[in-house]
Amino acid sequence: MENLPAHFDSLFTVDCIIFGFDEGELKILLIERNEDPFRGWFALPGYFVEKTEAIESAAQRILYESTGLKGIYMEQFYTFGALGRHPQGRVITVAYYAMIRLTGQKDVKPVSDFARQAVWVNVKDIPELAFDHSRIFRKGFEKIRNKISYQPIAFELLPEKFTLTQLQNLYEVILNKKLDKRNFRKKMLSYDILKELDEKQKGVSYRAAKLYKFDKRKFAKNFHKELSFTK
Amino acid sequence: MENLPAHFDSLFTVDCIIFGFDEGELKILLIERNEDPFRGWFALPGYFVEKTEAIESAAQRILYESTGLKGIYMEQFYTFGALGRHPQGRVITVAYYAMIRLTGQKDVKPVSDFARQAVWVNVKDIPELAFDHSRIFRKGFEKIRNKISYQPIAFELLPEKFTLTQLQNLYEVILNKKLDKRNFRKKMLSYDILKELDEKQKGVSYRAAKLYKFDKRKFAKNFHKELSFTK
DNA sequence: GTTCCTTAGTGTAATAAATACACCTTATAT
DNA sequence: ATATAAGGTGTATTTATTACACTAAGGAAC
Repeated sequence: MENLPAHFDSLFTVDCIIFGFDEGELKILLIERNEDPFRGWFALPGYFVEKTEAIESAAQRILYESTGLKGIYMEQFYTFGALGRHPQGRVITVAYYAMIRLTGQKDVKPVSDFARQAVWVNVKDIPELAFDHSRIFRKGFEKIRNKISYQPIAFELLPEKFTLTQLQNLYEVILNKKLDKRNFRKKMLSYDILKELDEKQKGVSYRAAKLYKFDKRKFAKNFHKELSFTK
Repeated sequence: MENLPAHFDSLFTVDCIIFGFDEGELKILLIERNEDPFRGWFALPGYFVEKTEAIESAAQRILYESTGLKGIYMEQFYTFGALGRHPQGRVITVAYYAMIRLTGQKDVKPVSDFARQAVWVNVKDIPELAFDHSRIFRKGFEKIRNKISYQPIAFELLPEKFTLTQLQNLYEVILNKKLDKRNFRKKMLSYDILKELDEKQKGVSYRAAKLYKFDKRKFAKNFHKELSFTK
């Protein structure tokens, strides 16, 4: 094992799908590549993992370089290692997603030398991406669509204080379907994971809605994922 | 990219959790290592991925070398790449699971030079494993426990023809809880994914049960995974 | 062939969850 | 004061989940 032949060495990257929710639209962060191959194409933020770096750390580093954000929870969702996925040979990539709170978008400053620019793109308007990134995106999007139905991941995309309508809109955008307002509220409130605030929405030209917070403590106490065959 | 420095090269393995169901017990295949590090310890079947090999192919190869089986569906479930997981430096491993049909166990012949032996071990009796394989096992087991509640993966572990009681036993072993016979049958049959055969169990010293088959065609037509917020 | 043993196989009532559906209220803008 | 736009609310129906116990069938033992 100490003397493993070189043919076992591999090239290794991390790619990230960074979701944000802004003005009612679900978006992801894309970079325009400034390097061959695929110079000028859009791609998911990602880069090579160093030999002495843990995958998780690499993912955090890439998130930081793409958005300026630190300490965001990222979930690994799949590893891609087909032969044809990179024109220069087999490159294995571990894919992560992150959901971030765009507080007016001002704090997110993408920084990357291998990229001409970074842009937020509505998930409905993603162009064809470099390498197999289109496939990676589809798989990641499917994952969160699936996950949102049984885990409270949506809150990470919203401002800390939000209205039930904003929350419902986010669910509708991710699930790509209309939901019934009364049933949505009844169900969401029945989970008992939200804290109702004494505050109301401001700056709207119609009746202001109550604001809510996601309540981690209540969540831990009250939320139990139900599965079939529970008894 | 063509001239990437060597510090981007990494060592890369695939590890497999191979589940089998035998005499009412859920088991996995373990090998006893014959190489340092962890010589003499039990470990998940696994090995290095070649530089020119797709991950999927490597997983298939390792399954073949461990069991003599080909063409079994394997699902990738997580990639482990922490710094301390291997004593000789950072090694990244992509973990897969497979569920195989032990038709009397005769056809499964583990073959591996780096292993002293391969043994089937009840999931309730897994010893401490080499590297972080105990953790990998726990994560994979959790995955199938979760998945069995909404996907028909249990059938892959059973003989082609099985009784409802056998199916229920398998669910009970994986979920680690007793289920109600009437409710289990009602629900399972309501999915309409089984074909009732004209045959009965043989060689039992009590009333023989009807045999069923998993019906792929019915499954495709009738099975719709239900999620919350469907409307 | 009678009895014993073991598992197969079945139905219903009660409870809980999901769905369908429409109107009045409140805040701001004009 | 009026118009506009979203906020906020309840109930009846349907569907799914749960709890629960006895008879039927087949082979084994005598």
